[in-house]
Amino acid sequence: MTQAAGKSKTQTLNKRIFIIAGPTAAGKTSFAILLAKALNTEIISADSRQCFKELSIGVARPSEAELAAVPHYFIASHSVAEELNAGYFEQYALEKTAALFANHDSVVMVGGTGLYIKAFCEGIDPMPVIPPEVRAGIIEQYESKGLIWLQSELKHKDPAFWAVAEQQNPQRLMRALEVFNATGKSITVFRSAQKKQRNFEIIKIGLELPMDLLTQRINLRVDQMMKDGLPDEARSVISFRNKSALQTVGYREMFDYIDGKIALEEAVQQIKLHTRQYAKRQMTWFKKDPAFTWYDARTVSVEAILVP
RNA sequence: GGUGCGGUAGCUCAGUUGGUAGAGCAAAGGACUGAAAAUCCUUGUGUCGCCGGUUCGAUCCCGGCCCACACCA
Repeated sequence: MTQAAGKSKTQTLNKRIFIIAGPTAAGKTSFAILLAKALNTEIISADSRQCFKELSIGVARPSEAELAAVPHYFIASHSVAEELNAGYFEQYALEKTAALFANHDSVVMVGGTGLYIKAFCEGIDPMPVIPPEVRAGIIEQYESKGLIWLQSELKHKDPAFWAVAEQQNPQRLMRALEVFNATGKSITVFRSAQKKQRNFEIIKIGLELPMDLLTQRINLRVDQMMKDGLPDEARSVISFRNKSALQTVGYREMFDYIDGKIALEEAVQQIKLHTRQYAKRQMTWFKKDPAFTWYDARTVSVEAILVP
């Protein structure tokens, strides 16, 4: 293992990772399991919400049977109390991949979080660690002083970033400001946008469905989540509602319902709507990447992918 | 039957002291290197309920009618 770097190029290139991506509710989970079984390998999830052990129903975590059929990683592996991100995922998935390649020629990655998949495939620039109190202070000031304050801070402190910034996007502005406040340097100096080379082959597979069908599947799935007890699951994590893990379709609407802001039926309708909008954003992201080969989720087969 | 309040974008509504109208949400498209199931950007011609009247000009004023809601009978 430790001598892996010394092995020949052809040897390392024999290792392959199949990435199954696409919009939520398209059927990625079950197909990934079929593929992993055919390849006699295991699965790394690339889903920024299914990784939380406290979230199951609302994030459509694979069933116990599915998880038992093939070992999964990054599923129910972390706590909502943690703040994870794409950089963390890159590191985590790379380590898991390396470990699995010791015993397998192929690995399957499946998930709908485009940024995580990108970080894994291309790398994401190392960024300085920001002390939590710096971030907390910025969020607090933004909440009390508003966007205008954030904008003027950056305009003055980090004009290089400001010139290329999404100037109306508070999340991006706060990130840039926290980097500046913590390091005294512009976030732009940390961003190289250099794609990293990986010593394994990446095969990107997109699963898609016609939008009307996808909408039907989303609606059915949300109805099933309600039957499975989503309101209770939301109640069980409501104390973490300020964590980014809980900035999630299905939970925010349930919190509004629990708060008495909206009726249950309205919450359900909103979850369906917001999930549809999320699926649309996922399609926009993945379709932009020309490396994906797209398959109709109704007709894909393991054979179609393994013997093209 | 009477009184009141309404009828404006797919929905909820704002507005025009008379010069043919705009927000939020939805929809469509897009961006996105540490919150990414997040966040942000772009796109708004609609017989301004119907029919008349006044006016150079009405969605806005006047009259009638239709519809909805509330209250009184």
